[in-house]
Amino acid sequence: METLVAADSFFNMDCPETLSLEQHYSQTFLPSLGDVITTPVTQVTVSAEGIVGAVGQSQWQSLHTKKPAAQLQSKKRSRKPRHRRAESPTPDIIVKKNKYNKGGNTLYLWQFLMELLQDRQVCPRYIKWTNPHAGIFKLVNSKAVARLWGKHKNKPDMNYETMGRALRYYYQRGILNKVEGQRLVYQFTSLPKDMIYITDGDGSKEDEDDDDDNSGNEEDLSDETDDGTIASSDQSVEEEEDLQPPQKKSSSSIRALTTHRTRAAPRPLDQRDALLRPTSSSLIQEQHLPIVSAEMLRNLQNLQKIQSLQPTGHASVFKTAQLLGSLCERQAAAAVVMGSKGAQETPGKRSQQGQKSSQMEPPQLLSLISSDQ
DNA sequence: GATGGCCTAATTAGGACTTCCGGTGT
DNA sequence: CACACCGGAAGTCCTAATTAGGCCAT
Repeated sequence: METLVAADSFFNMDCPETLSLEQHYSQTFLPSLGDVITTPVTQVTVSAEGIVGAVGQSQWQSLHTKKPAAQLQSKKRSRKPRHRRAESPTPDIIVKKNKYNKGGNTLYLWQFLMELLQDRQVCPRYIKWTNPHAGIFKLVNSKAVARLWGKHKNKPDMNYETMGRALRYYYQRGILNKVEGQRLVYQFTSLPKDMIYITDGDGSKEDEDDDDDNSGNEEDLSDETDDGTIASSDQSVEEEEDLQPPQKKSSSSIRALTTHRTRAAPRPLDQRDALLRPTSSSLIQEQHLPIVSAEMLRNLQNLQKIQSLQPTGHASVFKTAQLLGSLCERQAAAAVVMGSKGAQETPGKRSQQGQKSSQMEPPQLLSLISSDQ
């Protein structure tokens, strides 16, 4: 009532000092226009904790230690001491364990770039490593990368100018460095040790400094796309969102560096994609857990309840239940096999299979999910 | 009626950009 | 001239933490 009365009196008064009054009332009684109109939209997403998250310091290697992460001193508003919100999980920060991507769909720009660098559809087409050992990469098609980023952030006006500003903020935070004298070339200060490197060519060339072949690459891009324009990058955006199996690029090869994870034989593409997309497009989030809550998830982990579910009515829940049931069974079977082989596990670790699925190691869980599709 | 626990919506603080800009270098 | 690049400043968006208030049981 106070607000209404104040608003009413404000809008009806004929005061020569309207400005000061407006300021006064806007600060004391009147909500802002945005407050009135804006309807809070709550998106409930269920993420399997730990699947994405377990990125501890040990899984990162620093590529560049000359600059400590500058502390971004903030800000004017201070009221009372509160717990600080978790910052972007930069590789140098220790306390970031299990904070990776906390909060659902948040994907930071540097994470986005890392994903692109592990995505055959865009690497080396639009972004590529120029020196994977040093974490140096190049935005081969800066406009396309910016548009992909804008698409991800739902910012249709995103361009390289804007994205570049965000990249430059990473200098201060010690996440990125600029490679002097080379346009569109940046360097990650740290990389996850399980990074997968997609390089163009046969692998004999990627370590060379091929930054001068920009025009050549652009022409190659034009050859590979419909018309070599940004429109073709849009097509790529759609392809990426559809998560279709990546088109095989004959000139591409994937290899792990000797200093990083080694892999005897490359994983199947779909499985690798499951591992490489642990964030917003994570398979378990988008395809298997569309509407269930965490509480429901816990309940569903009881196999009796899972088996008693019927597909009618709640198809997606039923699907999730089936998935969880399958996971539990597979894990139980695996435990039996491991046990028979004298596995290294401590006794009783797998004693409660029905309640363990949520604690499964991320790669294991994801690979099971992937193969379950 | 007082109390405490639970739940939910609103508020607040702060991180991560986004937008704009003026400027420099290639 | 176009483009990449730089960094300041202000704004937006989103999320986590906190607070306030309602409901219910005891």
